[in-house]
Amino acid sequence: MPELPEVETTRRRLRPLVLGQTLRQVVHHDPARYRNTALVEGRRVLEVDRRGKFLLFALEGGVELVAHLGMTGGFRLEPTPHTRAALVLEDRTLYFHDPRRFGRLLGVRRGDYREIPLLLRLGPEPLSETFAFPGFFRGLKESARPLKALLLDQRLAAGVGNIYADEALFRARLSPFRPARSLTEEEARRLHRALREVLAEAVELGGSTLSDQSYRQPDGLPGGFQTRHAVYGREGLPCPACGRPVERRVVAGRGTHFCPTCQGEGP
DNA sequence: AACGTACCCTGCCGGC
DNA sequence: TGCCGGCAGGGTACGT
Repeated sequence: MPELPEVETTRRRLRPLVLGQTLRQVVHHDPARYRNTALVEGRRVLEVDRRGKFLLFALEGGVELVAHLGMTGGFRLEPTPHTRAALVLEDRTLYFHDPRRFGRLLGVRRGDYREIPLLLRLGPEPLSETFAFPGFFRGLKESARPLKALLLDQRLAAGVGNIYADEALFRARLSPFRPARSLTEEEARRLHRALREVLAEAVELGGSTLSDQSYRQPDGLPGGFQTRHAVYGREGLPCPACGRPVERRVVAGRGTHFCPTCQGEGP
């Protein structure tokens, strides 16, 4: 599923292809999912940004196209059987592929995110300097929730989803069930570092393409980080550190993969 | 505040 | 072989 590394990879690939071009038209037949898109038509693309899992196309005239890829959304350079919308530019068209239709597009005036409350309450970008340890540690200390739930919440760090939460917890050797406030400063530092490392490595490798193939880079190439997964999607397979089987349990309503030996048992 | 549950949606999987 | 129920999970909404 598209999380920070997949959205960032998409941003990096799309940016040189769309910068300076006029977005002639946003074609779709689903005004409930793709809202207010007429606002951004006929304007040149000035920048492609990212906040958490949101992709932000800044256009001239002070408007912005906000895209969230949901679980299976992605921009492609060629149409697919699951193309749900198309961004028609001058020398190319971007196809919004989204089999399960959880993705959204929304035209807004620049920075006016009142219709996207999640975007307004996003925490710091984990790969930027704004992701400072003191604030992260304070956030952990304020919550009794399981670490997994807190990592998915987007307020402690923006853009972490199910894959990278599990991978970061494994790398930090912390149980997903641990109450956040029970972490020592040393443990919190491990988690802070693990998040940054896992996300940065995944961005370098173009994100994770799972066996369902739902995420692909815009040119159709798969990402490369899936082969580095230590626990995610590896239930029953040997932990790369100790060799004992990886377990899967539901935490915070999400499938959660961990090594009971290396990270500690559940509650 | 935070948890549980239902919902959105479709492809895929296992069971029969 | 083929049908079918259940599941996965980004997020939101609602009840407790």
